[in-house]
This record gives sequence, C-alpha cells and structure tokens, in this order.
Amino acid sequence: MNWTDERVETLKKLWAEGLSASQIAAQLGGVSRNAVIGKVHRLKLSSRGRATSPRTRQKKAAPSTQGTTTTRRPRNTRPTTVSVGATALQAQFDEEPVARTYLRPTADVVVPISRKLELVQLTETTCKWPNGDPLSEDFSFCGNEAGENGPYCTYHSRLAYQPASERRRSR
DNA sequence: CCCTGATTCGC
DNA sequence: GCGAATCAGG
Repeated sequence: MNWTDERVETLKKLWAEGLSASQIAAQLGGVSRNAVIGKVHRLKLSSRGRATSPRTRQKKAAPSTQGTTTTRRPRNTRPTTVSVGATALQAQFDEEPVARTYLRPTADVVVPISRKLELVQLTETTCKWPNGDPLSEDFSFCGNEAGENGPYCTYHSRLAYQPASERRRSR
C-alpha cells in the first residue's frame, strides 16, 4: 500500500484526533497498526503525550539458528478488514442514494463500515451501534455482523468497551 | 489475553 | 521510507 498524500493527510488528522493506531490503520485499510505507528514516527508527530517511559531496548541478536531462509515470522497476519461487510457495503451504497453522504476518503466519520440499518431491520446478530444522532432522521445502526458476545460488531465493541481500559491508562 | 505506543532494523 | 518484530506496559 502506498502512502499517498491523501492517506497521510487522513493519518495525521486521525492521529491528531487521538485515535489509536490500530483504529487509524483499520480506517485507512490495507495497513497494519505498526505501519501507522512507523509512519507517524517518520512524520515526527509521535509526540502525543508521554506514552511510555523511555525504554532502552537492545535485543535482537541472532534469530537465525538455522537455515539461511529469510523467514520472517509469519505470525497471524490478518487483513483485519471484513471483506464481506465491505463488499456488501459498496453494493448497497451504489443503490442507496440517501445514505450517500461522503464523497471523499477523508471522511470525518469515525466508523469505517456500516450497513445503515433502520431500527426495524435489526436482528440479534446485527451490530446495534448507533450511527449518528438518534434524534436525526438519517440516524441508523451499524448493522454489521455482531458477535455472540455482545450487541456490537467487533469494531464497535472496541469503541464501546476500550475506553474503560483506556481510562486507567496513565503511564 | 486483550490492548496501547515505541523502537529497532532488514528490506 | 517502509513495516514486521519486538518490546514495555496498562
């Protein structure tokens, strides 16, 4: 993935807004949170408060115990993006003139994907994250697939529940 | 175990 | 410059 001006701009904006690197990565799409953090550092705008104490790291010795294979630890590299939801989203947007509100990738919306469901359309497996102002007419619900462990999809579960752990963070 | 940002370093 | 790996920590 290429760091276009637009993407960098979005990155800076979201970072300035205080979003976490993983969330920024999720919204930009196609990049890992590490990529985002790395980019942020290179842009020299990492100074968002004191995050961690000045740790002095100097590990990384000789990982190659055998085989010259340049095997980077595959680990669990997950796309993160919900391809199904995204696909369905696009298809729906094409035939939904009403919900068409953003024209720019630099959307000021924090929620990357949503199915714009109405209250009636909610089921037990649809994310019930409110989208927008409940008093407004164009209010809708996220509607993406919600896990069995909550009323929200994984993304919104984090938005909803993360703040708790975020609060008691005061390094 | 989930997550956060920070840093190093091979590419 | 990029980002995976790794770290230190909540």
